Parts: sequence; C-alpha cells; structure tokens
Amino acid sequence: MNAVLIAGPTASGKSSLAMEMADATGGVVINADSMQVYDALRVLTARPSVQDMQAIDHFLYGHVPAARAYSVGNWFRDTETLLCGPELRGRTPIFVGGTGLYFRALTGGLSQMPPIPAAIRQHWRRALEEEGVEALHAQLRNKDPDMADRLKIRDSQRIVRALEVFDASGRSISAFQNEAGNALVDVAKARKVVLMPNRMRLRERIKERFEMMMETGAVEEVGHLLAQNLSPKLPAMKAIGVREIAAYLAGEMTVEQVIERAAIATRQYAKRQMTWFRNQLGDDWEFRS
RNA sequence: GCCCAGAUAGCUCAGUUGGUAGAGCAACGGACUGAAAAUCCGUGUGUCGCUGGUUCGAUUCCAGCUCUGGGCA
Repeated sequence: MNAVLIAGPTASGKSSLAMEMADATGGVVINADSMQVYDALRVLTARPSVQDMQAIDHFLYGHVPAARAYSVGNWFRDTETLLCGPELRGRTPIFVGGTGLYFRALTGGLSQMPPIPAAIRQHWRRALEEEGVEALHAQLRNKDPDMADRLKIRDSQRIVRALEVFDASGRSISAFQNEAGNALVDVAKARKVVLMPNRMRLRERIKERFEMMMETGAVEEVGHLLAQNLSPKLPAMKAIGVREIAAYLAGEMTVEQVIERAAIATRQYAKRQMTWFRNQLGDDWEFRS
C-alpha cells in the first residue's frame, strides 16, 4: 500500500492525474486541500465531479460544515483515522491537494501540539482586534523572546498562535516544534509528484475555470453561504470568490469585475503555492509541468 | 477641416521652476509547524508618443507630425 502524493497549484489539473492513478492502481483518492473540505463550497473550491466521486472512492471532501474552523491538525487526525480504519481495505491512498502544509504533516513534518482551550483561543483573537498586532508582539516578547525574534512584527497569525500555545501549555511553541512529528505515510516508498504548470497556461485556465464556476452555481452557492451569517473570520468565508461574489450580490461589483478580481486572487494564491512547492518540499519529489 | 485636452511602468495616473522619474493596482522573488485559498517579508520591471529646434544638458521649453478623447462645423 505505497501511497501516492500529488501536489499542485489550483487549476493545475491534479485531480485528473489522481483519477488516472487511482484507475491504474485500484487506489482511492484522499483530499489534501484545506478548502475542499467545506461542505458549502462544492463549486467554488472545484471539488471533483459527482461522476468522478462515484467512479472512484474519494475521502475528506466536503465533510466539514462551513461554520467550523478546520485546521491541519483536524486533517491530520481525520487522515490518521481513515488510514487505520477499514474503509481503504489495503487500497493505495492517493493524496491530492494544494495545501503544502498538509503534505508536510503527512510526511512527518508537523509536531504534536497541545490542544488550546476555546477560552484561551478567543482571548488572544479578541486581543488582536482590540490591541493590534504590535501590542501582541510586545507581549510575546515578554513571555517568549526567542519566538518574538523569529516572528515578523506584523505576522498576526503566527504571533497569536505563539501566544495561545504558550498560554495553554506554559512552554514556548518552539519547544514543541523541536520535537519530531509522526509521518502517516512511508515517505521513502511513496510516489511523490508535484505539478508546476507554465504560468501563462495556468493564468488562462484560472480565468476559464472561474468563468465556468460563475455559470455553474457559484453565485447561488455563495448566497447560501452568506445566509448562514457566519463570521467573516472563518476559513470557509476566506475561500477565493466568496468576498467577490458577496460584493456582486450586494450590487457593488459587476460580473466582469468579480471574474477579474477572483482570477487575480487565484493567480496570487497559485504563485504562493508554487513558491512553497519549489522551496519546501523535499528534493525527492518528481516535478512535472 | 478647425478648436481644446491628453500621450510617462502591464493598467490608472502623479511629477520634474530643464540635471534621464514615482504612487496605487498588477507582476515577480521569498518566508512558512493546527485559520495555510491563511499570515507575512522583499523587488521598479520605463526609448517619459515620434522627428527636429533651443540648451553644456530636453521627459520637461518651442515647432511639426502621429494617435486618442471632447467640442465646433
């Protein structure tokens, strides 16, 4: 049961490659993308088609309510449960996704971290809003000076994380990070492929794909999501296209502007993904265009 | 045809009392350990429309031309 790992930026056609490989090996497809887990975002996150999901078993797609903040830790545990459970029956797991951090977790690069009580989590998030990043950075400097040195003064997300871990455990997050993580797959034996498409071609595909989304229910999908009245801070609310389509529904943008802005955001995201893949994945990955 | 305005970065535009130019957006490079489609850091990429003139020196002033708007016919 040697795993297959397929990483690629958004709109790179990685799902088709996964389908091919699943066909060839009798394997199953497992999602390694942080947005495709949300139930309310089938169209906007370009989940595999219903036909594909019927033809080949797919796991960890759309299994999380948009109202929940999912995380790499949740995904790690869901994946662990899946791999240990009876569903796969020894079939090859084919991981497909665009979230570099999830691949890092899968291959053992994510340390065990203490759970953070909800009250502590809320405390620091509220503190960020009320006091601002720089004030929190100063507080981190008092508690955990090494970590404060390592983090940029404006990096709100990592500063809040360092503070909440320190608060919940009494130890520096760097102490946890220094402990090795567990790999869920045998990295040495796994086949590891990363797609690095040509920029111009990717640009075209991104635009075409978003136009297709607009024609196949993205607007209705966002309408339903907005009707849930969720906090804009939730990860699902930050999916590319939600903000733009919300502006369209509010009469603040034309369809053309929505497509333009969403395509730009998607390109910028794809660029970040490729930067990660180029520099953070190991040299033992097979790069393909 | 005449009059007016404009022509500067990929786009929208600012600016230089004459010393080869800068903002926003875009683009590009990078960081990354439980919100990662997140959160951050860095970089100006330019025949200043073309051709002449004046000048030590013109993107800037002058003339002609081209193109684009708008107006008058």
